Amino acid sequence: MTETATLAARYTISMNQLPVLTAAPMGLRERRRRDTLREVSNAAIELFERNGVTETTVDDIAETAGISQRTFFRYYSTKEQAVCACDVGLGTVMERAVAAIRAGAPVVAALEDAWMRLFDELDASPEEHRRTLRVRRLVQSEPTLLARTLANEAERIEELTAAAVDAAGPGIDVLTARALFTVISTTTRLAFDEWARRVEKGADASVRDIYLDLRRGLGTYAKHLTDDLR
Amino acid sequence: MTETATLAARYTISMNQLPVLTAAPMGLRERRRRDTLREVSNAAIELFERNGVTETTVDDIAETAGISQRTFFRYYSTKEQAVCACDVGLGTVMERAVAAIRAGAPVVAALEDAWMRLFDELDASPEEHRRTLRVRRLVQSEPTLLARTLANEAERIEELTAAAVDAAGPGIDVLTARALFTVISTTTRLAFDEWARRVEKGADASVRDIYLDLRRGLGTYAKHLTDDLR
DNA sequence: TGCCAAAGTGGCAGTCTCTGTCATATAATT
DNA sequence: AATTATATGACAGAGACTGCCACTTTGGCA
Repeated sequence: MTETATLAARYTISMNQLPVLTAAPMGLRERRRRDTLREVSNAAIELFERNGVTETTVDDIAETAGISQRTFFRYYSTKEQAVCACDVGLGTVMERAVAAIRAGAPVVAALEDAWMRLFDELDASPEEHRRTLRVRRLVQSEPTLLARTLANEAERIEELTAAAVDAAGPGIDVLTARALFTVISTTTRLAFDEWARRVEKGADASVRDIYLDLRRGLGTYAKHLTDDLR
Repeated sequence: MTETATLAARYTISMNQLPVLTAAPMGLRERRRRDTLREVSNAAIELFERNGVTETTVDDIAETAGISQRTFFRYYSTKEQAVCACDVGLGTVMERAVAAIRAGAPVVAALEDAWMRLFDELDASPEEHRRTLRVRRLVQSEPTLLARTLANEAERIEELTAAAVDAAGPGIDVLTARALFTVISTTTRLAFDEWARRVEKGADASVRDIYLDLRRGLGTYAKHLTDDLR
């Protein structure tokens, strides 16, 4: 791999890596980078909503955001990523969950707490709230965005699993840990979807409540899971 | 949409639709089609294993399979699909699960039974067994294949959910049903992954047993899920 | 303050994926 | 055997993405 490639990789959003909590000095460079990330993402959302993903070209997005196509690809690896990468504050959730796990918290609680905090923060910020809703709607209606979202989710789960192994030592039941992370992530995604659906219908809904409902529903069924099958 | 597009769609594997159980007369045409599907898939597996997905072009696969690039795309919509589409006998599982659900079986049991039957059939057919192993290994090591697999999985879950709603009427708890299907599908996938890992290490493992272990493990944790969070 | 190295940007060429179209060939139907 | 429905390959063309290079901007640092 060439040096150029390495540098590019460092600066391309391959999954989700907005350093939300890093309170570094952040010079002009970093500030502009974030602004551009945001602008490009907004342009993508806008165009996807208006014309659909397939009808929207990278050139369209780049032009709307006022950058060249070449530069677009330095910010997002695909047009789908422009919408999916920072999709809700995933970066924050991951950081908190990993931190909690490394601090010795039970894995399920660590991840669930991190999500709960995000839910609350979303409720507190009307702007993020609205943006998240638009993104979820898009992801629901556009298969290519869903595909990208699921891939990102899988990547996050692997990170979490790695963190858990790292924190708890190799004695941990990796398989079950991975399964639990997956179930929680999935449930969260379904909760967001349902939330988007309800808001769409005019009802006002809370992601948190939907998640808890879903959780309870799963629990009811799961009580039988320790029984043998057949 | 033009007529050509419609026809093409009918004949392109967009997810997984090998009509495994259709005992129709099956003329020469259909037989050849299946042979080609298989050959192309084999070529893809072979080349992906040898050179990796990104290093393998559609032209490479097409040439190896002895068809033109244009024809390749009439069989599979992307090079990833050539490996992921018929990935284990998903078609069979889906058909059986949907049939059972329409016949009034409980949704969880319907899907789990269908998977169990596939596990057993895999154990009974060394060839399919081996092929499945190669595919799972590839999917594990190649992110683009994983992405495709997850997207296919999501598509299947929607089909199942639709079948459940259709069979049980709109009174059903769609949200929970979708969640249960997702959890089962996910668990199955993780079981296959673990199975591939173990076989890799020389241990001989059974997907069925791993699935049941995982199921029990989840059940143990899930007993607490009906308790309120915090 | 002024200079230098590091980093960001745009343009261009080139590869690869994927689709529409059409002429040709092969199976299915009657 | 004649007709029709499908499959195939070749070609053209759009769009996604990458490497490369010239040029500009930013962030220290003397």
